[in-house]
Amino acid sequence: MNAATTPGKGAATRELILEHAYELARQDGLEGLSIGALALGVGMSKSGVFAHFGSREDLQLALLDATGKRFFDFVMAPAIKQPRGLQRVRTLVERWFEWARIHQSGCVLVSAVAEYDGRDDSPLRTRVKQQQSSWRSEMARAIRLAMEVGDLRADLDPDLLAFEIYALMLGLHHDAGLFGFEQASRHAHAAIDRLFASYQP
Amino acid sequence: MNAATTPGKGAATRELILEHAYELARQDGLEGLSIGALALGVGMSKSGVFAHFGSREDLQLALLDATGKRFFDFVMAPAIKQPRGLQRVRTLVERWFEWARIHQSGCVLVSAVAEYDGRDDSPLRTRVKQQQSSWRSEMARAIRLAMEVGDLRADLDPDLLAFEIYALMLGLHHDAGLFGFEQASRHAHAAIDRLFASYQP
DNA sequence: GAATAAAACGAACGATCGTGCTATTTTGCC
DNA sequence: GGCAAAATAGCACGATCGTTCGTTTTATTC
Repeated sequence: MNAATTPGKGAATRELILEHAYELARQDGLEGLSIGALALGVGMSKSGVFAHFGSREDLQLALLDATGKRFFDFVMAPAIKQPRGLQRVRTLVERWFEWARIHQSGCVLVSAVAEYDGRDDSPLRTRVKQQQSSWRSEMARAIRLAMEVGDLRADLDPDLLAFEIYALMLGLHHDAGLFGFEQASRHAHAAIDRLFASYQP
Repeated sequence: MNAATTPGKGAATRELILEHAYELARQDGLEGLSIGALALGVGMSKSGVFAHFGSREDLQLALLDATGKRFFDFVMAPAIKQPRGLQRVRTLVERWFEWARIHQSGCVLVSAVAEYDGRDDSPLRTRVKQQQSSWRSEMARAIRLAMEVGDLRADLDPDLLAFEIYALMLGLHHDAGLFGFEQASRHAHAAIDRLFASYQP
């Protein structure tokens, strides 16, 4: 409607493209994502899809951003609605479990870390690094609040606990993909419970 | 020498090819490994390299096997030389740390799990599954021995502890690739110590 | 409805992919 | 040193890759 707000209606198809790209990247990762296959999926021409991003790398970056936002909305947003403390941290973990359950056939973010953990810097790697760093900070913040409230021991290292949780969720993702979600979830849940118990004040 | 033992001296070049393939796959994963780039690396023709394996998939399988064996020799072999008990488990973990330090710019096995955690079965996925399953069994076995000796609590779940260790090592690999080995190693070491402490008899 | 801008198409490009064929070279054995 | 066999090279194929360009269709604005 407004000229200053929406530049055009083609932004909707951009969303559609990213939606399909998300499904493709879940199976073959960001590096396995090809514009030809993507165009076939959305029922457009290759050049039509390409024009929306200008380059494959920009498409990958856009998809990475969209996925990061999706993950944040799915996991962190519900947690923030909880009162600060252990309950918020537990909600965060619980939503993460749900995310892993839905994405047991492959998560774009998890594979992205593995794909760009090399030494040489690329725009993709930089973005992945930013995302992971920011997410770890969010976790550490929630943990710190739980310490202040008194739900967790005051002498713990928030970054360490954030690492421990993150590692267990990585284990969940990997085991879910290989051995099925049920078994992986049992192990991860037990490990998480043991972890929180060990940090009780 | 013997006709029955060595089929030919070309098996040496096969090793050479796998050696170069290993370095390439460390950066781009098994799916990113291309025969053209590999041939360029070893100074051979594409078809010359190709003839050694018959197909790209067989090359990937061979590389996966070779890497698995390499990992086992590097991590498990020194651990077996230790007396059964916690010391053996700790040695195993310690060697794993060393493996992660060397491979902080990318580990073929870690990325292979992420690459083939999809739903549809492929020979690659099957092999990765076998490898990971077998490795987890080895870990659980070492843990069980430590329980029998009395170094670990008798009521723990060996598969769970194996999962917890595996998850922490995954976290180590991922953090080392993104944030550097030093920080990742500190966190992982602290987490491992806390973990073992929690299972003390 | 005409004028204008945005969006999508279609064809082609050079490059690389994995793979099959047929020579040619190299190796091991007598 | 000649001979058979293994190893490698060379060439070509169809397919797909990301990308460019000019045209055509669709949407927006007056």
